[in-house]
Amino acid sequence: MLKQKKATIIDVAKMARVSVATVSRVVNGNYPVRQDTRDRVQAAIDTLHYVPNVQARELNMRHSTTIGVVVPSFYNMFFAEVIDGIEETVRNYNYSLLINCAKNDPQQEMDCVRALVARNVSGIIVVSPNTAHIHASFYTDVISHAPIVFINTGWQQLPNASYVNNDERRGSAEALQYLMGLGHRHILFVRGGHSDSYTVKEESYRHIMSEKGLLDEELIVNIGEGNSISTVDKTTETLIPVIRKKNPTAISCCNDLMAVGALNACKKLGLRVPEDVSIMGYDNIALSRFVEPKLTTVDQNMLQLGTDAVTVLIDCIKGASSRHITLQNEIIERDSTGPCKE
Amino acid sequence: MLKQKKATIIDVAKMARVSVATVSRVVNGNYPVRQDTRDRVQAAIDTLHYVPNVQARELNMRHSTTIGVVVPSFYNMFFAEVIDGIEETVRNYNYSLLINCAKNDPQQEMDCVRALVARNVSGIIVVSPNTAHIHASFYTDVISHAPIVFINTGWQQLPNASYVNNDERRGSAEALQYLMGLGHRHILFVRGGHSDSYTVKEESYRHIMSEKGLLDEELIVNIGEGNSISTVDKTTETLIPVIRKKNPTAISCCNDLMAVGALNACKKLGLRVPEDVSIMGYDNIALSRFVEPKLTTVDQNMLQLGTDAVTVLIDCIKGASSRHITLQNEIIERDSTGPCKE
DNA sequence: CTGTTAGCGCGTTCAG
DNA sequence: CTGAACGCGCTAACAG
Repeated sequence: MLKQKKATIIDVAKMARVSVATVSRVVNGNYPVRQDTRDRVQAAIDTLHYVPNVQARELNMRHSTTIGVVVPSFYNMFFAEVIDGIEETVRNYNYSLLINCAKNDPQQEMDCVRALVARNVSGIIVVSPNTAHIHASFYTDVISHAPIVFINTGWQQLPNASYVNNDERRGSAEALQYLMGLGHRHILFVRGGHSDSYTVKEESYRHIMSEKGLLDEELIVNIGEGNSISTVDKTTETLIPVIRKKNPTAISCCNDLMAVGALNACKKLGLRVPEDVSIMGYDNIALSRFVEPKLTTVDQNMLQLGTDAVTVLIDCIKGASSRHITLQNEIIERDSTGPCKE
Repeated sequence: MLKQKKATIIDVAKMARVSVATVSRVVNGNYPVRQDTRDRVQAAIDTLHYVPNVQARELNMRHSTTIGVVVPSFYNMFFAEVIDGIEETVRNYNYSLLINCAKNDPQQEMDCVRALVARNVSGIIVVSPNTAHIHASFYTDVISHAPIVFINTGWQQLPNASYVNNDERRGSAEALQYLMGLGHRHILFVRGGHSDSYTVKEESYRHIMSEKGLLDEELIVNIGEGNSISTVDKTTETLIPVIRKKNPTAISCCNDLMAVGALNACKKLGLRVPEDVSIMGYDNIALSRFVEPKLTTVDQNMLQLGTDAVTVLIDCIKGASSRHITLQNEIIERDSTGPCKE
């Protein structure tokens, strides 16, 4: 580690025989500088390998150029795809990206956000937050420090916060109606533990099913943590006895991980998909196309979720007021669903 | 956005009727402060919602407490799992995590690293770098600015750089020998485009196959980008004609994405796995357990890759000299491989 | 135990 | 077009 101490603007100024102000000007290109002095400065910069000190600049400018993101987990490709959209857009705006993982834990979610605030990020994006388990005052306080946009929240609407949501209430309703259109009546609903989005979907399911007098509490199953590395296997395990007992003709899942779990459960029980039971996912992550049969699912357009969130956030950073965007979800018909044979 | 301007250490000092130094001391808890003045300061901090300015602190301390990570893609869970290990460890050390995605592009990989250096990160981790397509002088220059650790590089050994690698040469050799032990001789080798690791594995394959007089150039197929969202489908497409023509009894793949692609190709061709053809993956990402049959694969212990990298990096940041860690890969026997019937 | 003060590296007035 | 000087918010001597 022959770590050469970094050249500062002063070193460059000395070598180029100009003032620091001039160096600053050529670095930022925001004021006129005569060509030959500019060349001299540039030469000094090159030979010194000068790199401006971001901390100093940001301290001076009273704002940072990094935005912070909190995701609940890395184990669902859903988040990977959202992050992908975020990362690309953030880079295009010349901001940097600070990432924290809340590990599906409300407490840690707050810690992550606090760390971001302490870092002086110029904006924050929280993906699938746990607002149900976090006191609203926490986020209203955060909002007074930095603009914030929530991706895929449930119902909560904090003043001055931005939201980029999928219309999951409608999307899940359409998914259910799609199954019903296929003739299914005995439909299992599979949800996970902590996340607003599961609750929204469950409400939607309850509403429709009870409207048709089809509601049966035993048809609603919570498989616990919905975004962990073991979600698929856990779902398989949990569902096997339920399927055996209730004999559903279709299974509607809150995300694709659970749907793959359901798929594997059916295989273990010797049930054919979609001949014996139809399975519906949600998200349309890559995995839904990798399994056999490929999953019918509801597309959440993850990439756009990410890019829209960043766009809105940067606008807010520049002074715009908060905004709400709602994307429509579209059913992607593939091979895991079919007509009810009963 | 009624963005209240943030309280500074001076505001707190005034309100608590003490000097800024005292405030600093209670914030950092590094020097004795009398209990009652400490309480007064804490009260002021609370009512003012004071949050220390990281830029100022870091400028003063002449170092940042963030580390930067560059990954080639988000579309292979391999990276998600490595990042997971990194994120958790980084947080435990009270550092923050800056993430950049190189999109499998050497040029962009360099841009990402440069951005990190400009941000003054205290250390850099590059996952699966493209050293084959990047001039060594680029990274040697970076190393003079910040300690760096490479995860899963191929052969290159830059002075003063740290490496956390899997012994992929040996792992892939063992995988091949495992297949041979099952009686297979006619083994397809599937690799991707740009990545040192594919090349290492190909060398290993060539070495063993030619040793036994089994080498056939047509048995080596490059499916292009190996970590993109379309890797699975691309592999399926590419492999179908090859399998039809060469009739391999086993397929050894450079990663699990490709293995799933191979699996789907076999299904489309009406070949049973593992009865008609055995398939071997590499990585042991979650996906390998989601598909049916579950993939036999080689575990790369992604989580440990991440945690080890951070541990080494933080040591280097604290002044230790560079280190090389090599993890052994273990074959995970599952259901996609079986004895050769021919 | 506590206060005073000198920078950290940079952008930005304000004079020339 | 260029330079001198100030201050961003904080930590670390140093002096009490």
